[in-house]
Order: sequence, then structure tokens, then C-alpha cells
Amino acid sequence: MLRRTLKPVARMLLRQYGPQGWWPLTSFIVLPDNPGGYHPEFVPDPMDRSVQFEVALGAVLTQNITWRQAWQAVLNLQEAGVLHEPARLLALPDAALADAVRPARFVNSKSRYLRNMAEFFLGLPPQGIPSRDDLLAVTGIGPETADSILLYGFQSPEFVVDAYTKRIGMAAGWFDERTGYAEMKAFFTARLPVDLRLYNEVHALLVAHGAAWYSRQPWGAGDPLLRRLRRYGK
DNA sequence: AACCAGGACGTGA
DNA sequence: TCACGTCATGGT
Repeated sequence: MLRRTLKPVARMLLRQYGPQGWWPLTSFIVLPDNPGGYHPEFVPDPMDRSVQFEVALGAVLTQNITWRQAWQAVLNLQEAGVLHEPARLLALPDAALADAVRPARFVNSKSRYLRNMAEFFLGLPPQGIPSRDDLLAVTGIGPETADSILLYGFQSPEFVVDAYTKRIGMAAGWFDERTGYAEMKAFFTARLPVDLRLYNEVHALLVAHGAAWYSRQPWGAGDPLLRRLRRYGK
């Protein structure tokens, strides 16, 4: 039978980990043990281009890497004065961009992706909000990155699925190895009301839970919430 | 000292 | 479509 909502799961995770305050932004106080800052109550202006661009760059930088490393690269870009201005990023010499990106691994690929992102933002009409397909057409933006940019940058309710979410879902019996991105996204959107703050928080909480119990194999071993997660399948 | 991060691309079947 | 190799840093 279909359980219509995953809200109890959201509440359970929220009780465990507290509000996560994503997306980390340079415009908020950065605490030493809290890379990227923390703003659980704050929702950025959906039309703020500098927030959109910063989130978009961070979303690429964090691909297959810890946020700690991505954040160092974000700070490097800020130091270079290119974090909020696509045109300035494009004007930055290759070597300087590479040095900024280096902590985020895959230097050459990601440097190119960041330039692609800058060109994309320069091509946006004033006040324009890109579609998901527009974003996916940019080399360097895949499904998760596109949804992250839309959700956290443009405040548009797109649920984000990541590797931890898949591992948790597999352990809970929701998914198997072959379950694709779209199918996992549909699993959540079918069980949650379309709500920006909820999408935002649930994804961030799943990452927190994933990092705690699903980073090293065997995935999910000792997960104290697993028995309750299993109740919310099919 | 292996192991593994908040993935995506290019290629070949 | 799908599986698989590649990309090439830094913390634990």
C-alpha cells in the first residue's frame, strides 16, 4: 500500500540532526567547524543573481567531492574576485582559475565547467529563470547539479537526489542498484508536498544521515533509523 | 596506507 | 539506453 507521505521521515531526521541551513553561502558568518555558514531560517531572494551564480559554481565544485574541499575552492574564487561576476570569471586566466579550483579535484574538467556556467549566466535574459533542460544542456551540469542549482540557487522546488540518498533508499528497500535518478526523484516527489523549504531540508538531512552511516561499507551498518525507514516503501 | 568524498562526460556495445 | 573508464585533491 502506498504511504502518501514521507513527512514522518523528515521529522525523524530533523530531530536527529537539526536544521541544516543549506545552501552554504559566503554572505553568512562562517564558523570554523561549520564550513560555509549556517542559515536555517533564511531564504535568499530568488532573483539574486549573485546568489544564483555562487550556488551554481558551488554545485559544480562539489561534484563527487566533500563540501569541505568545494568550499575552499569557493573561497579561492571569492578571493580572486570572480565568485559573483560571470564576466570576471571568464576574464580570469586559465592558470589562476585552475589554482582556485584545485582543492575541488578534477581541475581541468571543473575549470571548464565553471566557464561554461559563466557563459550560460551571461546569456540569461534579465530576471530570467532557466529551465531544467536549459541547465542540462550545459556541459558539466547533470541531473543532480541542475536540481541543486534550481532548488538552492533559484528557490524553485526541484527535489535533489544524491549518492547518499540512493544508498539509504537501497538499505530501506525503496531502490535497487539499477534505480535511476528520475525514478528516485519521483519516489520523493510522490510522497512529499511540493514545498521549497521541505525539499531543501529533506535533501540536506539525507546527506547528513548518509555521511553519518553510509559513507563506508557495509553501507547502513548500525543505522539506528533503518528499521523505521523501511516502513515507507511502495 | 588504502579508502572515499553532496557527479558528469565520453566512449563503445 | 547502459556499463565502464576517466577525471587527478585531500582528509581520515
